[in-house]
Amino acid sequence: MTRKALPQPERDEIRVESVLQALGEPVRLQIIRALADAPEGIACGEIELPVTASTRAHHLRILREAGVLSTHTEGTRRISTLRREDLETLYPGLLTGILTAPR
Amino acid sequence: MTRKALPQPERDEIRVESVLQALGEPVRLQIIRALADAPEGIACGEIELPVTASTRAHHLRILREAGVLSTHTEGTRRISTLRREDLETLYPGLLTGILTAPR
DNA sequence: ATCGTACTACGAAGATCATCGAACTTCGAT
DNA sequence: ATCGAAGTTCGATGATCTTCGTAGTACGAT
Repeated sequence: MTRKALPQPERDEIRVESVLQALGEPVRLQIIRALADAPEGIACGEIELPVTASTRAHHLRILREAGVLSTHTEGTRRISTLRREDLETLYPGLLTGILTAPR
Repeated sequence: MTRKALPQPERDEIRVESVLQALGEPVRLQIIRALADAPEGIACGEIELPVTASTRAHHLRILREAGVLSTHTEGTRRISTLRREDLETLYPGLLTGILTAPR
């Protein structure tokens, strides 16, 4: 089984604007919440979303390129995880603030 | 001198999506940072921004309607303040996370 | 080698958004 | 009562974004 990480920004390349813009979209926020409940990561397809597969891929790419999540391949599947540590270092409290919000 | 508050959402009407969407725009983020440095509030016109007055008004409206800031009139001027307490209660850490970010 | 699965890339369509100028309102000062 | 300053609203324009279907890639299993 092959294992490869997808390109993503280094910690010091992450910009607040991009992160906030990435998080400020309902579908993407849903993805983040799903990821927060699964520290070991989730395959994209396993997240229940009201959009097609291609739209889902689009959102995951935006989140990854913003530096919010990390993705690596495992066979044909792509496992995503929240970049908790990086985000907590850059913007302490931001993630918790969002996740503790009333849904 | 007349003093009147402009309409804004109650604390329990504030939605995370709207807040994040409001914050995820460079000009608006700039406004937030200016407001964070002025606890007593700022008049819109005093904030240095790379946009015209009407665009500025547009952004301030979005921030107010999202529940991020409060605005009241003071004569012909409009003073805005961050809704720190409400935001901290709803999303503890979010604001600090954003404000401590490297610019 | 072929097939199915998981996912991505591309191009198009429609929606939403930022931006502006012009016209208008409101208030304080002359 | 008139003027100027501060700020808003409106309508238009161009940019950006979400969404989708289709076509394609990569991989594991048969």
